[in-house]
Amino acid sequence: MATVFKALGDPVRLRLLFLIASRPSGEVCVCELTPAFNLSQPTISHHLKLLRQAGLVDSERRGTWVYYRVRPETANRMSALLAGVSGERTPV
Amino acid sequence: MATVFKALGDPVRLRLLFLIASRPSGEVCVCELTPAFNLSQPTISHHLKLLRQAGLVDSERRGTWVYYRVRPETANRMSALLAGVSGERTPV
DNA sequence: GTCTTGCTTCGACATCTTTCAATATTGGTT
DNA sequence: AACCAATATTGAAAGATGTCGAAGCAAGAC
Repeated sequence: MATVFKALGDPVRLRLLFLIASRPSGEVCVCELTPAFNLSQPTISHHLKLLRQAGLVDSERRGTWVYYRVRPETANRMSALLAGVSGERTPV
Repeated sequence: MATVFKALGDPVRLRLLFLIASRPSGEVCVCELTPAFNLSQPTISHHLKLLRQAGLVDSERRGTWVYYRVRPETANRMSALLAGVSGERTPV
């Protein structure tokens, strides 16, 4: 559980997650994610791996490209968890 | 924003937050938190500081004791954020 | 087969985190 | 004042993390 939050606790990974989540298609090719950062491609790959290990995203290879998508269950579970911490007094 | 998630990304701090949140009174004395862990007092103090700096908790000194309480705004903001990532299909 | 492109893994290094013991601070007590 | 109990801060050691370049793996093109 701390693993998931730890995965979220990095600006690059947060941006990656938002980029992936913001797509109407629900998925993004790594080839689109990499140029969005001033970081080497191995670094992006590493961050994506952490997001994947945390259960926040999923990846699928199609031909030469790899596509990432959000796993809503995990995001929802964490969201509910935080809502619980806030005391159930303040409905969103 | 990543700071808040980073603060949540540690098992000790997560437990601390849940301990504080689980109190009906809404607040807990540090003197009750410290013995709940197999860690030194300075370590707990340090973790509480990070939670405070992340805006997740608030502290108030009353006499010799310091009491911590959850700041629901922050927890709610993060909760909503994650709900958004999960695709906006699941209103809380 | 070889080449090229897209992505991942490996190895290394610098930086940040976690933890503790020691010390400082704050407030109550005597 | 001097003293004690509850937290906080400091300084240092061990470990984890972010980053890169180099090397490795797939899959399509030639």
